[in-house]
Amino acid sequence: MNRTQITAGRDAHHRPRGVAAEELRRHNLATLLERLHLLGPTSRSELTATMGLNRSTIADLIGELASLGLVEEGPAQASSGPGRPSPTVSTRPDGATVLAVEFSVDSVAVATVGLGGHVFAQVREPRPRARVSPDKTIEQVARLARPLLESLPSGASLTGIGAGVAGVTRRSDGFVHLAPNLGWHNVPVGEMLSSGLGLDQQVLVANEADLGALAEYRRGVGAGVPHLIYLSGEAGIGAGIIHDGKPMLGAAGYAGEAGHTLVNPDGHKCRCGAKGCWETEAGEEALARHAGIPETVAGVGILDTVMARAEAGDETALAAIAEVGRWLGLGIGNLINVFNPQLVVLGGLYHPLFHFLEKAVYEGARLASLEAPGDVAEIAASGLGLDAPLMGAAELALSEIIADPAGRRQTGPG
Amino acid sequence: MNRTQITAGRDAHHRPRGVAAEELRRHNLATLLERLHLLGPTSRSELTATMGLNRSTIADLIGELASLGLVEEGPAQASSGPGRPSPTVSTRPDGATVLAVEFSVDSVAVATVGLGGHVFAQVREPRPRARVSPDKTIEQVARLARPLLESLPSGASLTGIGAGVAGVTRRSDGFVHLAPNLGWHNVPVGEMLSSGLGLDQQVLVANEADLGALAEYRRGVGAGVPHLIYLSGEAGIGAGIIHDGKPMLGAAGYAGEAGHTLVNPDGHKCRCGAKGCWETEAGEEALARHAGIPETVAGVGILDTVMARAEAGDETALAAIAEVGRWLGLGIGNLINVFNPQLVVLGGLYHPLFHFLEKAVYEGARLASLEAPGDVAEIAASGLGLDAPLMGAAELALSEIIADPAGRRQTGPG
DNA sequence: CCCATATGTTTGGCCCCGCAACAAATCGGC
DNA sequence: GCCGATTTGTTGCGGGGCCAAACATATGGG
Repeated sequence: MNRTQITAGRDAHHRPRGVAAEELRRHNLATLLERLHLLGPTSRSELTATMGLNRSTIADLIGELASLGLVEEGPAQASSGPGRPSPTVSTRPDGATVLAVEFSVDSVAVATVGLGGHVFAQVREPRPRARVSPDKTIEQVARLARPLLESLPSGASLTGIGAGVAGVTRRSDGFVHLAPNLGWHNVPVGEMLSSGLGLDQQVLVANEADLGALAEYRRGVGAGVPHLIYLSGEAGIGAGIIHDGKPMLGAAGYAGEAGHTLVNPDGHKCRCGAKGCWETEAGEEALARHAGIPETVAGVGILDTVMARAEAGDETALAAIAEVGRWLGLGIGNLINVFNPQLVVLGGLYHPLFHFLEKAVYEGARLASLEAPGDVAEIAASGLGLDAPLMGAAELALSEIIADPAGRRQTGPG
Repeated sequence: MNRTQITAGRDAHHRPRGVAAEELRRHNLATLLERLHLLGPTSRSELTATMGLNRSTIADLIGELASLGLVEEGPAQASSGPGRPSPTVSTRPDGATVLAVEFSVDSVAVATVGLGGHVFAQVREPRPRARVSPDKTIEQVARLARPLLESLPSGASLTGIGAGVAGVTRRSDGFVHLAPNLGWHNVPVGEMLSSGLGLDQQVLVANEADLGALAEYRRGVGAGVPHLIYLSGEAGIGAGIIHDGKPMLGAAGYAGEAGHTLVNPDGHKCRCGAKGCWETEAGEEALARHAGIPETVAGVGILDTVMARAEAGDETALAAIAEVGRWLGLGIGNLINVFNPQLVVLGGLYHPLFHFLEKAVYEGARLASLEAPGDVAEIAASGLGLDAPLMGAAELALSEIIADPAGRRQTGPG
């Protein structure tokens, strides 16, 4: 109830400022580069048409991006009519390359990704669900990252580092407030990672579900769908929200902590202390419970066990998945009512289960939402699967250069 | 599951376009005018400092707004130091005036409001809860509006009309999809209102809760708080969401339909067909139920009856309010988890009840949210009370001129 | 009364974009 | 194979919009 604290950031702090001409140039460079990054190679004439700017302006913008080493022009595509052919403009993956890191519940992963979404290399390694200290985990990541960084093409410049963590994260400085499923509490992941890697760059740290949403919006099933929700089912449930093409983070970046929303006041006790949290009814634990897998064995193998039984036609397993799906759907229906998304993407745990879950999820969602959810929103399996958060971390790191291509003072490699 | 329909608006349609120089000017004019509109009279030097633009640019912008009749310069305030005094710039309410209309469950209201939030005049009239046809209601509104419009100062130009409806509304054309508590279904309120008023202008129609949120964000308890949720309790519950200073509307404008989110799978039957909807547990109906007021009598008098009893110290009434408050709090906790707002504003029904509700609401919210909600978000009574949606309708209509001050070709009155 | 200070005002210049004329590259028809 | 039509890259010019600096103006203090 500390009013002055909560309402800090009112008024002048938040109000938009005026904008000068240089800001306009930055905006246009960023918009152009973002298009190329997301939509791939495009002819100059097409860029002129879709960006709504003059030919000469587009030429000038491309020239600047090219001199920064971020894009290059190639031969025109097979011509489709009369007129002078228009050269194809493409992003250069080595013009801006980032390191992406993911701290997930059951694994850690590292990738080097360049502009345009080109993945140079990628590694994933299991991680014991038992509590492992942040230091040890960072060491593991650094060990994985080293060869990837060394094998980058000689011209490539590392412009950023992005990391996803299965926990509540403060974006401004990469401080992980709470990651129950990693056993971490108040860990400055950003700082630790940058020093652990021996790199002097700031690390952008974000929540795994938020990054999954970003990745699916940019390159997954939700490519270009401006209103979507990504649900990450690991040990718990997290939601990442894209609203009107932008990540919805909330006041402190904690938005989307949907796992502990109440869906069943008479439900099971959750480890958060409350009863009937969504993830208690629709999470991994519930799956184990309904499938009759003893909770003590709960851990890495639950999903594989249930999947194997379901594929073998085991009725109990199928019923367990359906029950989880129903509760999952109920929660999704609530989210649909509140966010009115076009698409709900199921990732993590739910990705492999999707085939078995789908029907029950739609049924559950129908119970909770005003209209048949199929009329309002589609529910789909993740397009990037396990790697969605990792790719999201890459996109997060790349966003910096895209937002201000000329920001770094550099005339490009060669 | 009509994929192509749902994902329409992908790609090029939604991607931002390039921006030319004139757009920059529009942006700066809009930013300046918005500041004045929200923060009131400000000295030129202060504008220069806070907008981050050059003195000469500010002077030029103010000159343009003045020649449009939207602002005027007055004498400097009592000087606070050496140096040449800086004139005070103020909005001119007669420079842009709008008509605001509210179609609420128990009343209709009309107001004339000018730039800067000046209310020229305002009327509210009860409306029987019994089903009244849209035509009759529009007639009622037109009858109320006529004298208000005639009594505007001679120079005032009516630049817009805004309307709030307690129902699901499509913004683009003011079509009311469903307003259960008005008994309306598929009503083109926008068109009907503009012809009913005999005015040729387009009417901006929006959901009541969305407008309440806008009003509280601009001029109420949430002034300048960029992340807030407004809860409108009338017959049902609706939520209006401001995220990062902008209304959050969802893909089709249906976001915030929180009344029918599921909070109690074993709860009471809701008129929507489902069981345990939030508004069934925390709405007006629940209040009547718990207070022992027969449902058949349910209607206009519930709130007054319960309030009177509570103020007299009636234990049953107080307990009923507390029970409603608890369920209200549970739902609020869910919203806090999902949106991470700084502030939750209680309007409509909950505004007069706030004093009696507050404690139970906090307790309920604590049950459902990860951390003590007081640490993350404040819960407060509406600052504008009953009139919040009406004022929101005015702000909505005024937003048009603010967003593009030079848009209408006019050199100003005199 | 004069100076320091802050701010309005004016002028010139720069950045960025659009426009129009010209050049280049391709297609199709003869 | 040449020539016109078509489309698009290129170049030079001009205008809109903002900034910086010099100058003018209004106030407070010694």
